[in-house]
Amino acid sequence: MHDIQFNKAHHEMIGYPFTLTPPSSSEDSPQSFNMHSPNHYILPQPYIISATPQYEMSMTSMYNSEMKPPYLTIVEQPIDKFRFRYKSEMAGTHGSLTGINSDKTRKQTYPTVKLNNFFERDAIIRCSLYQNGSSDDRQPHAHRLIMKHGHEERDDPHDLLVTKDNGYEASFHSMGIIHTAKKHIVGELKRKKTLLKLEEVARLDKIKRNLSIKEEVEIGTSADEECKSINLNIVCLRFDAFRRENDILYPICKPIYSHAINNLKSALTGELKIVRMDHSSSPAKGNREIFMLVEKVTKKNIKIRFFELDEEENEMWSEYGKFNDLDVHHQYAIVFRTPPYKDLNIDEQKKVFIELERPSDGSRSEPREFTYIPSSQNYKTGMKRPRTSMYSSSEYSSSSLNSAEIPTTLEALQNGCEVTSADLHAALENIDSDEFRKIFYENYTEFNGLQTDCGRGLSKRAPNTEEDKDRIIVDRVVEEYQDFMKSKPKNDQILHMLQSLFTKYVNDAKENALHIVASEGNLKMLRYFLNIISIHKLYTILNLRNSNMETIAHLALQQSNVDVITTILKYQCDLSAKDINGNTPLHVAIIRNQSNIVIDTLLRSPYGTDLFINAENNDNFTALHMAIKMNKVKYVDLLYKYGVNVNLIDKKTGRNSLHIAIAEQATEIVKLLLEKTTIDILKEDFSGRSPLNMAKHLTQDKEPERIQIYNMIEKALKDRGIHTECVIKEEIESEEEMEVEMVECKFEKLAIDELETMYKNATSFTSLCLEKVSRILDVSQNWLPLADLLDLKHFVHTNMIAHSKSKSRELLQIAVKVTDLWTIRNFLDNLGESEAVTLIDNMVTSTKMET
DNA sequence: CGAAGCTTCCC
DNA sequence: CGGGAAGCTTC
Repeated sequence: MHDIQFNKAHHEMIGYPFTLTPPSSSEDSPQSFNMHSPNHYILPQPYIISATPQYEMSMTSMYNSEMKPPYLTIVEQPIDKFRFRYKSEMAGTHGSLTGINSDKTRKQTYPTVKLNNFFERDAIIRCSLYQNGSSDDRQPHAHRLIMKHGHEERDDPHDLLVTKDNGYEASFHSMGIIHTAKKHIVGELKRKKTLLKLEEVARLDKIKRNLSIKEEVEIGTSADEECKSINLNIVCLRFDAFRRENDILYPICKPIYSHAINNLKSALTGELKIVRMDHSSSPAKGNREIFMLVEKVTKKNIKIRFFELDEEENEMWSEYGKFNDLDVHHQYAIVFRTPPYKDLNIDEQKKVFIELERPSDGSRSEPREFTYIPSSQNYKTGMKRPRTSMYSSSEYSSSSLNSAEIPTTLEALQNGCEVTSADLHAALENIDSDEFRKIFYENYTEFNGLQTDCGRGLSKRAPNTEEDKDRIIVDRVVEEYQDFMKSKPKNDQILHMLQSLFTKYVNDAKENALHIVASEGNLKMLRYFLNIISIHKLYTILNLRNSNMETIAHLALQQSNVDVITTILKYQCDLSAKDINGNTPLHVAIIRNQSNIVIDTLLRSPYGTDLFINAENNDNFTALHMAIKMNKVKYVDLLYKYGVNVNLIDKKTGRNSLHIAIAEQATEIVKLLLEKTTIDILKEDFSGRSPLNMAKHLTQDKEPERIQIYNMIEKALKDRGIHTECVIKEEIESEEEMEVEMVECKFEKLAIDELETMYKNATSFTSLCLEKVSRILDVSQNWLPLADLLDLKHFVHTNMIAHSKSKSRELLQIAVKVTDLWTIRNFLDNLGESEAVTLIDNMVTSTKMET
């Protein structure tokens, strides 16, 4: 079946019609020779831009001038990533080259082409492996495109016969790509070029002949040249259509090429993938260091791209992460710094994406979600803070001190008196220094119009402790409020006064009187303040933040007095408020290990839990994630009862709550998640591992606890009726269980689709089966109509069949070469040869079992 | 010599 | 059968 091909010169001479290659048609197009499925798609009209006289001449004998010339289209492209295997690896059967629309679990497809506008009886469609490129004179590739025919494997080119019956469509099954070793590249190129040259000269001379020395030398030098530039990690398929005359193949039309097929195993063309990150968020100003694990990359050929999409999915912004060659560790990890967001003064979190990009071919990884976080002074607090005090936030320096902002009081100090920057610097470095305190308090009191001798016996001396300072603030608020009320103010004056009291008097941590009593757990004062706020309905004060962005709810949940906590929770605090770490009060409660009653109170919010129960903190953990990491079953149960979403993933690793529970070996939580919730047991994390897979992996140390976890998951899968045959087969290693699976398979009535898939792996008869089927057909004489159906009637009259003892056997042997077993099987079915069909079915399914 | 690339091997 | 990795070679 080795036929010849034309080279560039001939190519130009014939002048092929321009061919259109429409996008590969939809999934429902027929993918193989199948008599029973009609063709649904609409043929594109060829668009002829040139037709040389010679071409016209050769065609007029076949077509009248009205007819359009034939052309090839790709019905199904091959997959674009495939592992090229070395010869030494071909011992077992590995995956075959499937179609781009192939679905692992459902229907397999294969590279398929169609010869259009062709009305003769048959043609030969050839598939061979070529170097990828854009020019019209592409050269054969040094790798081998092999096709499995039973146990033997054949090299390309692969020629299939197409006829009216199969819609002039050829589908190439069971192909693999063998990676030719470096040292054999030249030899392989020469071999292929020689075969093509032989075909070419035969076509020109109309007779086969050997190559001249000159021709051989030319092949040798071009092969030597090419091996220097050949890309061993990218190939493509070339399809030709031929008409056979006197055992010489003549092209019917211009060949077409598939898109590129990349070697999945190579760092140059392999799939880019972010496997894990230690953070999935960054301050808006960027420069956060992130450790990222990736699939194999080349350090000189990789970038980390950040981008943002608007609602219509248009890219609004993009920027690259910062790193150099030395930050790429062994091709599998990158340590980089985040770029600044386009707007440094965002007042809310921004969802963006992060992905890998390979400059050499422009390919990109699947993007992962990433969050930019506003700096705390820009955070939306739900209310505008009145700027009645002497210092306004606009004066805050944007110094390099990030979270530890310069306290407002210090700022005032700097503005209000003569302090050298060196003094200030020293003060900042040693905020506890006595000298600093002295300077601070002298100015502080003066600034706020307070008399140092007022208050509670702190007169004349600077307060020594934080508590002293806090005391002053609380007392001032109480005093000023009471004094003010004596003056019988109007309502709006009171509101203004209160606002002022709770924003003007703050300590180093920007904590107002309410913050102070809440964190102290001073129930009496807390009730007093809350009562005032409640009477005047000034609820915004409840949500004021300190310098850590904490509200009173955050502060309350950090300490242990349950009465304080429940008192605060009775008021309408904003429970979705996030502190500087992105934690909501719920996060804080869980981290601080509050009692179940506290958590329950928190979740029983009259406004519902929607706004905060699933909120993520800056480490991209939800409250549920935290609860699981702390192995608190009770918390998980409570969160579940209040409607938490168990399927939210940790954006750094892609793990859902079950993954996390398994990793923490939190058996009880695993049990709860499996029994009560709709947790996704098969969800794959960024490294492609499902909880099931993860649990299985961890059982290898034979620890009973882990085995128990695995068993629970397995049972849950069965209970849910998920028959993920492939998954389960992978997971189960024990021999007996494997056998059970097999037996079940055998007794199962195979669906026709599944049967067809199995047929694709079988390409020839076993001798036993061939013998039996032949005998049946010899008796029934049905081999004759079979030959008719297969369009092989002409073979019947050849000597080979006419003089054979078993005509059926000869026919079947030819048939299996020009078409496939599945077609033959279906024709036999049509002819009512059920016994023969069963025999072939059994042969195909049992071969499958053996492998 | 170490890192990356190439080939073989293994479950 | 897909994935991982060991053991060579090359730079």
